[in-house]
Amino acid sequence: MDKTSDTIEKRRKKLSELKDNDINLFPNDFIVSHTVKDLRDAIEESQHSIKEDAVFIVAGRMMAINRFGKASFIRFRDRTGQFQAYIRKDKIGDQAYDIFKKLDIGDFVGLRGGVFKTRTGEWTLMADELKLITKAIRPLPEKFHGLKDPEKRYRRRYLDLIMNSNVREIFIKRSRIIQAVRTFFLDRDFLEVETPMMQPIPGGAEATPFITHHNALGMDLFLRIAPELYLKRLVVGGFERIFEINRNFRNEGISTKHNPEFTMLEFYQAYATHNDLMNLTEEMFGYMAREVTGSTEITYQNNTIDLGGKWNRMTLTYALETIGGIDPGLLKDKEKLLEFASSKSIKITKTKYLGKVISKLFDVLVEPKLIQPTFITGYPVEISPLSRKNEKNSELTDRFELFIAGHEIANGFSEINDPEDQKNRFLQQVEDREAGDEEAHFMDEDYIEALEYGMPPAAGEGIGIDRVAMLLTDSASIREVVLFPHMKSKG
RNA sequence: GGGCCGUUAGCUCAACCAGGCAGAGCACCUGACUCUUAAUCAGUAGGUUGAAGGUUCGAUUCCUUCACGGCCCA
Repeated sequence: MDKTSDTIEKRRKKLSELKDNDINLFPNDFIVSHTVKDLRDAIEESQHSIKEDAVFIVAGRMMAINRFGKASFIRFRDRTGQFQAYIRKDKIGDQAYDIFKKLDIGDFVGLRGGVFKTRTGEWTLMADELKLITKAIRPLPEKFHGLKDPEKRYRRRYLDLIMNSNVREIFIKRSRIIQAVRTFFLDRDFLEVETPMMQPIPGGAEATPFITHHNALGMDLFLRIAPELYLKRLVVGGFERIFEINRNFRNEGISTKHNPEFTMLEFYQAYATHNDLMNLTEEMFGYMAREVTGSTEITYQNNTIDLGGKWNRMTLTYALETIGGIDPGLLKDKEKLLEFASSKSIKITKTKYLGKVISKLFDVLVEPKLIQPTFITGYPVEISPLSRKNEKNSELTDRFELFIAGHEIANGFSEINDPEDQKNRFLQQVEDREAGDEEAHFMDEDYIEALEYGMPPAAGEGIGIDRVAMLLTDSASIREVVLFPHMKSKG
């Protein structure tokens, strides 16, 4: 039995009393004719002249009960909203009222009746029939303070959703964000596709994968860290505009910005460049923000952020000089940069690449300061193993990252379609891995083979949907926008 | 991985600093009440104080270890 509790024991006793009187505690034959929203709309349409003899059949969870002996007010809620009902013994009958007296906050009831206006002016359902639809055994959290403890909110998200309307709003907005993304791409002739979650070679990103095992094939597989290499195979296959919205899995720490599984939007467009994608991204965010919040100006953690129009674009080195405050003379010299870093007590893992040092300094000195949407371009080739080299400067790539509110939101680039170039980049990564870089990319011969059949020039981009959801719901932690964030099991 | 903070009734929180019968509101239970809306009134009940150990005559309180969580840093 449950270690709790008096309250639950009393509920169970009440349940068995109802059962003894042949009351079905969990019937499934109640037919609903209207939602709360339908009710409100009907009142509105009648211009508030609706009568008590109209008939609505509604159902929902009772969120509050005010009992007055032979009559009671209840508030009940369905998916469209909350409404009040008036339950009178002389209307629903002695027997039904006796059952009603045994019901609790949290139970589901079905109600039939017309509507009237109370003395205080609130439209209210006058029930002529009340039926128990589902009995709750456990009591809901307290009605005024709700459920606050973050651990309880995440572990029992259903209670969080019942009690906290702002939490419901967040997940409704999250759904709308994804809906807006779909509409945006479908309107532009993109095809939505799904590629493997389980991959024999985890590719497309620098990250540690989760390993799983397929029994029948007798082989280990990796949960994908990115869909990238499969999506580009589809570009080879002739799908010139594609997008995928799906989960990626990365076996790394959990923080306010990281959940081990997270939702990624990736899209690819043939005959486009990274510049085209920056333009497209501006359009998309403007559209999303308007669809979800009604405006392109949003507030995030007390910052006003304007997602409309054109955004700042600057190179990585320019950002490091002007925002990071690094002397331009240092940026070509790894040793001097490392000295500079340690003088600022920024720890950098040992690396042979100047690009990695620059990237780390950027993360610490620049990223948190990029509040308004900003595209950073000109990423070094050694930290961009899938990006096309710049035609004029082969040290750099045609790549950008997008930062908003101090978060990395997107990463995009013109794609490598020269199989030899790609192969050499992979070989370099393999060398790095052998030298101890556990996050370096693996060689993917099968992908090289696909490129050898010819991939049209293309550009692709990934956008972290959870980060976007945080932004548009003003959430400080990724756990606030993931329905069931990962938690450790309790002892 | 490190630092700080938290874990007490179904829920939200007191009591801890300075050790001495563990408390309140809501929810629950009993009773009254046919226009309430954080309803009201009267009464009752509800606790392995996250776990284990230590100090003490006595530990929710002090100490140690562990578990889980939050924030910050890496």
